[in-house]
Amino acid sequence: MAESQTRRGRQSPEQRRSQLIGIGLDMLTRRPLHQVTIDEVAAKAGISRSLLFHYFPTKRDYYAEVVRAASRRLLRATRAETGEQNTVEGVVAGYLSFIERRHEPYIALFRSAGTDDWVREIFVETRAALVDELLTALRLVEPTELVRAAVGAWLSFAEELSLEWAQHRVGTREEVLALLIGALRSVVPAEPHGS
Amino acid sequence: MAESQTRRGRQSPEQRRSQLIGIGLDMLTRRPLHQVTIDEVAAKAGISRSLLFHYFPTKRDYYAEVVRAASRRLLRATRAETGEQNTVEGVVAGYLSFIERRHEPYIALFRSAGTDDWVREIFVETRAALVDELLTALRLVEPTELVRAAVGAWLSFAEELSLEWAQHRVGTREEVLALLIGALRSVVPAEPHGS
DNA sequence: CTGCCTATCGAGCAATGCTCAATAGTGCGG
DNA sequence: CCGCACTATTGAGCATTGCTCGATAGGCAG
Repeated sequence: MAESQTRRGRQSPEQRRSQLIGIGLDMLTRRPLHQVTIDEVAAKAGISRSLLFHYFPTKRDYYAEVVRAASRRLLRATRAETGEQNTVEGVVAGYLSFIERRHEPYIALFRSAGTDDWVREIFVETRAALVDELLTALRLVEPTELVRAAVGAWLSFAEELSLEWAQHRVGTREEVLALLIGALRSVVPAEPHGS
Repeated sequence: MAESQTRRGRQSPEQRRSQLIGIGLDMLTRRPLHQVTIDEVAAKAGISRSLLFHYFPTKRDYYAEVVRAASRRLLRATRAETGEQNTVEGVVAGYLSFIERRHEPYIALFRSAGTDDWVREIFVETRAALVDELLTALRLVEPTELVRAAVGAWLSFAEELSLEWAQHRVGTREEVLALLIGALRSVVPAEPHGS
């Protein structure tokens, strides 16, 4: 497994970079980022510490790129899941099944959010993108700042409840879905009628 | 300021411990815990690194006690704020004004939640206690697991929205309060009538 | 084949968590 | 008042880890 990531000999910068980021993504799902050492990553890649610093000026920059990559993956996956739906029910159901299937990387990503400001930043960017998806799916154009904030906060609610459900299966899927949709409806202004 | 924490000479273990934890609490409000070094704390206390390890077997243990202390403070403060009220409106309003006044330590505490499992643990304990307060204030005895989970998730929602409001003042206080209460109502079963 | 470009390495530095044996206040029995 | 035990306190030192820098070596252009 460590070997599968290892390719000996001189390589092109792009290969190396993506290999290193790939390793980072892998580690990210196993434990909080800040307790992953450069030595470990280098060892898994079969290179020396120094080389990693040749590609990423600092540990932070490396982590930042890894987290960014994880965030992109996440957004793509959510979009794939909820892409066809554009009713509230569809989007929320998509979100829930997404978390049901992928709650581990999701947890991993958001667990690493608290660590430092530079991660936090990527984290809020990601959430902002998710909020946008939700808002357009809800056909709420030009929402007030308060509505944006409320939807962002609802996302916290949804994350927490969905993860709890995915991990401990408290309640039925339908009940959870009803709670999620009910909360969202109580928080955003009613959608405009008609198409 | 560093001097105010400094007391020279031999001291009783209890004094030292509480002094050190006090310093930790102070640091906690300034930046994420995991980037506070033992050297720094020791310097502020006017003692050597070694002594800190005499009182706390490991850095983690020290941090854990600091976070626990912060958590206790937080719970006491919330209780003080919402103590008299026992309507939904009263509790939620109390919670909101609490965060309005004390959002910095609150942020500090929860920002350090993502770092490691041992902090996470204290964090969930604290949240569980808050959920209990809410449930009794809501006069919901013997809630189902799902209701507990939902209230816990609502707390995430409330945290996020209240902090956003406290920091950027998006919307009026009444609007935010209405959102909070509306969401909570939509999430828990109706309270029993009568007194 | 020669020489340049650069991917790659190894040695070494500084910060930091942590250990351990030694030191120095403090209070108690005489 | 003296000395002794107890322990708060220290300083030196070790291992890990993020990071630097000069040296090496593999591959491509000419």
